[in-house]
Amino acid sequence: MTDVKSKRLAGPAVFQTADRLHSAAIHLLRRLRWRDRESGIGPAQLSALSVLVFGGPRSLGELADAEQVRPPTMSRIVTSLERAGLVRRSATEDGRRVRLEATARGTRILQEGRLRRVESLAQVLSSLPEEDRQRLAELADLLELVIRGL
Amino acid sequence: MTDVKSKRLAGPAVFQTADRLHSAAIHLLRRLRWRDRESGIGPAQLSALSVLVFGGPRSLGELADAEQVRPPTMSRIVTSLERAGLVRRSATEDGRRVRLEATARGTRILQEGRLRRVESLAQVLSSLPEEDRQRLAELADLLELVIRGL
DNA sequence: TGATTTAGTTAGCATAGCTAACTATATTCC
DNA sequence: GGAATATAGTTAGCTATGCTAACTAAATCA
Repeated sequence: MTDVKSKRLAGPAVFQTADRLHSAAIHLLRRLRWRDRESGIGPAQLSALSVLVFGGPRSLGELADAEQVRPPTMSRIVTSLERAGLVRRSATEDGRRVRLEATARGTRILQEGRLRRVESLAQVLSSLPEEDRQRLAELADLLELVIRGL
Repeated sequence: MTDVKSKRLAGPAVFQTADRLHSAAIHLLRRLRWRDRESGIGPAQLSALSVLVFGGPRSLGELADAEQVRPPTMSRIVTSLERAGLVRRSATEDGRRVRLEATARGTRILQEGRLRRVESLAQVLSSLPEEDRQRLAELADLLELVIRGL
């Protein structure tokens, strides 16, 4: 691949691995993107909704942090979700904060959308030998660890 | 649509792995995104430019296919790249087609940007034990295989 | 109480995705 | 040869997502 000469801390092998992981992430998401459109809900909305569905209710700022976006960005995403009836905003004791919670409809829509979204990926995985699937599962752990370290 | 299901649908374990890989890809790119901004060139432009730099000149349609986007989207991306002096449009024998080629400046900018982009990832990788780095390299192999299957 | 901090929103800008509709060139077919 | 069709790109216009700056409202601190 790219023989970018790196005279940095990271050696060439490490840099190449990083580059390949990065490239794989880009192309993986690009291939899955068309599936997103079927749900009629954008990827950022879907991702934010999944945090609320699987992680429980939280404030806007917390959700923005979880999604690694700025508050204004999340504010607009939540507005769209709310208009679509997938998320509910409610007041908290702290009058500045809002409590965001997925509605029943939001939960259902998410699960359907999420299913569709990773369906093609799961199908490819199914075609792999059990050994490879096992390894991918383990490596997903490792990758999550790496991401937390970023 | 793809009505493949040969034996059975993906089991829960496979589905969960697919979901986690998908989620990891999203968050990986999100974390690396701030690095993109330093180059002053958007991710789609960077990615398209990399195809031209590492894959050589090609037509707009071919580039759109490679990047999995529609021609109008690629047309606009190329316009931005051209305005920035990173890509050159030239005529071909077929008067309908354009030949797209990275300029010297485009090549340089890409390499610098790419380096910066994966630098933080490479740094995290550097801090891991050699065994884990080895496993992540395997993961990149597997992911590339999976992506080809998508 | 008044100043500061914190949470969220609004406004405005840019990138990037799409479809529909258009132009220009090539190809096909009578 | 010339009309009809097909192909390559562009333009226009919409939506979704990112950002920063500037604002409002509420809580906290001195």
